[in-house]
Amino acid sequence: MNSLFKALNDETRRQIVELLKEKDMNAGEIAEQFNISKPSISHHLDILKRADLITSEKKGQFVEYSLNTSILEDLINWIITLTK
Amino acid sequence: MNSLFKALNDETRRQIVELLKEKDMNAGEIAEQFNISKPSISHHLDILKRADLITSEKKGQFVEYSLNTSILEDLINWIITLTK
DNA sequence: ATAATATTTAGATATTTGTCTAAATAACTA
DNA sequence: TAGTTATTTAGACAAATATCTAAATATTAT
Repeated sequence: MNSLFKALNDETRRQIVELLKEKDMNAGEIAEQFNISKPSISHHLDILKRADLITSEKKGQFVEYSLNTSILEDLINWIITLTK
Repeated sequence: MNSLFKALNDETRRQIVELLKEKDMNAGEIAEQFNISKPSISHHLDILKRADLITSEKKGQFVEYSLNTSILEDLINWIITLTK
């Protein structure tokens, strides 16, 4: 739960997650959406990946990233237990 | 949304929230539950309060804290939109 | 009024974090 | 094979954060 909250505690990373909700994207395409260097985006992707929020698959010279929504169920459950 | 994620991105603060789920508590009672100084707990309470996750009410020389679950709906909604 | 208790504020410090540039690795192309 | 493109790794640095102690504020009790 710690890595999940940590991953989501950054506006850039939340935006990446929202982008990947729409469609899978490779690292370069993701980086294009931000005024942040590619190494920084790569670092954000690493944090999201460690939190299991995204997965990556090498496709030739590209690395395609996808959103993993299943981990979000844990988060929703944690929150819901607070509300009742 | 930023302050909400920030507030929840700390194990101690998440535990405070879980404590307040069970019952309202004053600052001293909350602090007793942790091996952390009272000023530090006071600081955590301030962050939770700024995020609107808790409310406080002065009762004599004590300050009683309560969980505010309504703000969690925003969070749940944000997460759910990602899953569909 | 004075002392005791509860809480917060102020200021300091070590750690974590987000960012950058430069270099390394990997894969395609001519 | 050499050059180009895509991505990550390494190392540095400034800003943010969690923690502490000491002091300030507020309330109750003697």
